[in-house]
Amino acid sequence: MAMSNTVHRRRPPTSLAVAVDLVIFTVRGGRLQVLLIERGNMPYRGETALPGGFVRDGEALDAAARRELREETGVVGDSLHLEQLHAYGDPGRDPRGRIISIAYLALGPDLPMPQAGTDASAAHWTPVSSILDGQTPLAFDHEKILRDGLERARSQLEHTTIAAAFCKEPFTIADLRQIYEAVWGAPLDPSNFRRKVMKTQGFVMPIGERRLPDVGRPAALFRRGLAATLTPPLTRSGGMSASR
Amino acid sequence: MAMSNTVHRRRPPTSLAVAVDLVIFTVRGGRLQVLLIERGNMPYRGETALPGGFVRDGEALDAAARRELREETGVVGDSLHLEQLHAYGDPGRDPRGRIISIAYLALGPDLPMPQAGTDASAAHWTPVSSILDGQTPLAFDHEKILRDGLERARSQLEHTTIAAAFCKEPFTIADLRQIYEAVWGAPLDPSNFRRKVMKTQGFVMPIGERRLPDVGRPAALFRRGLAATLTPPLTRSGGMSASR
DNA sequence: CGTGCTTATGGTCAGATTTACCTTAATGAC
DNA sequence: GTCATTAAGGTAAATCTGACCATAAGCACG
Repeated sequence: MAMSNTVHRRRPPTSLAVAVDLVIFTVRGGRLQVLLIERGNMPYRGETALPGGFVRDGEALDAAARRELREETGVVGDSLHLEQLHAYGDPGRDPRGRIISIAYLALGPDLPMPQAGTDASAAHWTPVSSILDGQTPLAFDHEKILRDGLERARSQLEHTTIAAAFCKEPFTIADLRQIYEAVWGAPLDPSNFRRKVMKTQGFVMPIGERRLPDVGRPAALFRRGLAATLTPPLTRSGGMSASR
Repeated sequence: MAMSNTVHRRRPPTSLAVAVDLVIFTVRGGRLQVLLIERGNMPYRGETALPGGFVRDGEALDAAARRELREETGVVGDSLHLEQLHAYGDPGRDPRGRIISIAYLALGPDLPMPQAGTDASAAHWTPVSSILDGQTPLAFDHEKILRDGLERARSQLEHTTIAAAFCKEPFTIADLRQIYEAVWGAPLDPSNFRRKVMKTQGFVMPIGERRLPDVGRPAALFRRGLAATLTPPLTRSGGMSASR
């Protein structure tokens, strides 16, 4: 960390803190939802925000994110996909002072959501669409963070197998397709989708059983495969969308 | 920023600082190179590291990155592509205390490199390969940061038009291809590469002139186009590689 | 039992794209 | 003028995609 030779100062001054904020997505009822909380403390008390909190002394960033995730959702360890999204550090983004927030993106299947031992008042799932169209304003710069997280998730679906992280195992091809449809916000052709998924080695692994639905033919069940990346990618822009 | 109800503390304690580190890539002589400095201060004094420095009071992260970029390379403003890469915050990554570093990735054409008014001792270009094979050890966790930056750059070449950011305007299709070859570390088929670039609307714009090379047929000259993303992507994995 | 409804799964076919080449063009060196 | 060299453009086979159609396998009726 080289410093400028103009000796302004050796350390940043005043109140400085590092926090993590979480964009936790899941798909329920065919819609993409995000976990939001009602803030119990100032500032923005009573308003809606992303879950998060300060990084503790001696705690790694990833560990802080995983801890907050556990505190907010009761989900332990590695059952959720968790990745760093972006760092937000504009001065003035938090009235308490200079707070640098490292945002994380978490993806998981429909969660039990025990509003576990946190004081974060009510945590609840909210459709992402209701934030995008301005019905649900968010505190701080959290709407920007959410939009960045959404764009990351949409992009990741094209190039990686994380869509399977949204699915409770075992799952059907239709379950997986509904993830894409919910996150991308557009219907896909079931037949073409299945072909691309099946042809990608290691995306899903058949377990040899079927699930009886309420109505319709039983569907084969799968588990997540070992592959992490999709080559070729599953493009949202060019085609693949359903016509019916 | 919800806090845990167990009232450990309202603010992180002890020495905490936020820094930016820069992974600045260019291509010279057909090889991918990164800008490194010899550290003039403790810790790791005299060792090789990525350029960077502390974020100042009231300074946005992007602004800090751009300032450091200017201080290290003398490059002003927007002539370089600059994007946030990742935040690194493991406790113990810096012996001075808890230092969170926001890494940025910068890409640019072969730079003038006036070792402008910085005390950062000698800044110099180093082939990325010499770090990857362990010939040039880096201070802190900078080798990890560099590897992450390299992977980001390689991936960005597939999906975006940033390869053009490596080229001094005007440039030829062959110039552009050499960027891909240097960053991906593999030769490409000139004919197929040209076809994909030309077919992607807004990747490059012909300026109607030609450049006379030392040897061979003159090549048409281009400027950067308006498009930012490549659809379809230019895949490194599947095909496109040269056979000769 | 048979008909109809629904969803899963698999197939088809025209068109686009990709890959691995080959051919021609334009220049300087000799 | 011939040769070496690089740019630029073309081509045929293989592959992939997009838009469908057809069949399969269950359930709910009557």
